[in-house]
Amino acid sequence: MALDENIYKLRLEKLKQIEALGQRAYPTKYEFTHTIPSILAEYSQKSAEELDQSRVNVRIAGRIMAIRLMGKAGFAHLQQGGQKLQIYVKKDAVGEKGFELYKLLDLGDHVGVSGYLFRTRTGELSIHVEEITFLSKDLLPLPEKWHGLTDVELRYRQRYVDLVMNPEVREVFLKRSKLVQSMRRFLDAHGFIEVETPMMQQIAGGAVAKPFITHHNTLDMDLYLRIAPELYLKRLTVGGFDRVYEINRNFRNEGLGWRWNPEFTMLEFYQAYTDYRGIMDLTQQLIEQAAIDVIGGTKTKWGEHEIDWAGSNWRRMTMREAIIHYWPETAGPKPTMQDFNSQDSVKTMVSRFNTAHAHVAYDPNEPVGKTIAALFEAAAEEHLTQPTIIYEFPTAISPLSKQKADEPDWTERWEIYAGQMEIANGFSELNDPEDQRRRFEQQLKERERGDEEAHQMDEDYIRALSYGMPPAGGCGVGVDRLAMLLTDSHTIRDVILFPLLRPEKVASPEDVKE
RNA sequence: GGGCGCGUAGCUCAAUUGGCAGAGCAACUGACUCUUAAUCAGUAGGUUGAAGGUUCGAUUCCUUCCGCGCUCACCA
Repeated sequence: MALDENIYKLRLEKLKQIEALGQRAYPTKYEFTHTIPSILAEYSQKSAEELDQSRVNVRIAGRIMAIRLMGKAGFAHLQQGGQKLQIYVKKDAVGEKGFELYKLLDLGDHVGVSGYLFRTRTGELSIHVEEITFLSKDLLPLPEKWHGLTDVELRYRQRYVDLVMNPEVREVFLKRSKLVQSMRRFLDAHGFIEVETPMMQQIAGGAVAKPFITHHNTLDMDLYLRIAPELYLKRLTVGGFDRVYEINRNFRNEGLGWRWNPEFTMLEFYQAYTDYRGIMDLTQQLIEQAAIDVIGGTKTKWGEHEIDWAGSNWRRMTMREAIIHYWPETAGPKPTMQDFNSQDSVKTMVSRFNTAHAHVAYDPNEPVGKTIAALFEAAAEEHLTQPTIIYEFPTAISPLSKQKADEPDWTERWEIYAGQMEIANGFSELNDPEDQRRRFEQQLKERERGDEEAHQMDEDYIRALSYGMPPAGGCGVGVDRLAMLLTDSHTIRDVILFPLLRPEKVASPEDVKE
């Protein structure tokens, strides 16, 4: 990815010539009367006659995305806010020096122009320029004009160029911004307060994942980048913040893939005096509202499918029901609810499933609940395109959730699936410190068994619960994944501005200049 | 980490069985005062991702490495 030295040097030379014309190479500001989107919005319907009769003077700034010179006149397209407007520059109108400047402009330069609106012979709304002001130089050539930038690696590494060249990429990130806005507005309106909790933690808790490790020099202390804010947010409910949320990054030191980036954004919120069902309803509303705010309706395209986020289209089923419902025909008769009750019958279910479908690993030493969850993912996840709430999760994989009163092996926990992805996870929060201690101890046994991701003991968290945490429900929503679903992006990298890539060999500017 | 695939000019892509490394756009010079993929004439631009090997000869075949993509495993 060497820079083009020749073009760089040539354009530096042009910059000197531009300065010689009395323009500043890097001026500090430009006063404008309109933006390109505002002109297009206001004057797109005006006819040539209307524009002639009452002259509209405008002063705008933009980046040159196309330029055509014809002797003593020329056209260019300026881009601003993802939209383009044509300018017409005539020597008679801008004068000798103005036209000299125009001839020194390159694709990608920023300029300001003032003049009046008119329509060209072909009817295109344009600015008849009377004055050009140079604003900033593009020393490196932009990608070719009609194929644009398609190389996926370059798009991620040089997102700035991607954003200049590809309006649909710009749209995706505008939608992502609307999504986050919508979630904040929704929660604020429901009486939640936004907080920020530590991203560097001494115990990486609140989820099951491998953390990144970092080090603080002065304290000479290893710290983990957080894998979830959960335990801190629940400490805040102990402290009397009955409704809190945080939208921020989590870091998990795991594999990458179309649904996984090592750092990802999660919304987590907790509400006192409600349970998993209350939170389930609230989350469903939040997502439906987000879809409306982002796309103006409830239906989104998802590859070959259409997802309808309207409340009436959501389905709810328990994990056990889902396994039964999506049991592959080739695996023989569907299991029954009783089959989930013993280790032997679960083992039989797994081996029957494996004859027909993807392989579910079976480890007789692991808790039955863990096996059932693996079976669910293998059997059901790929079928869950429309928004679906799967509820009642095994206690073994839910160390922070309250158990069902009548079935202690199962918890009041749910996850939302859509587009074959898990996008949210919520539950009735376990607030019994004695029970929480037992769950952590159970997790420690899993750790000893070799599961590095099992939850660690967190004494301070148990102490916090010992001061009394109100009954509460809580939820985490994967913001990146929701953004993917709402923008029909089939890789998480398309909704993260600067996704993690391996380092590249960068040509330093010194290599280029002299 | 495993498997499959890709890497050629600034960008988008060609190159027959292993036989002189090319085109379009971008760039440069010149002409052109309503063009829009502007047009016309000309010029320049390359360690074919890197290193090694086979060969008279390698963009092409082999090995290793680097980077990217897809996929599987672990995970949200």
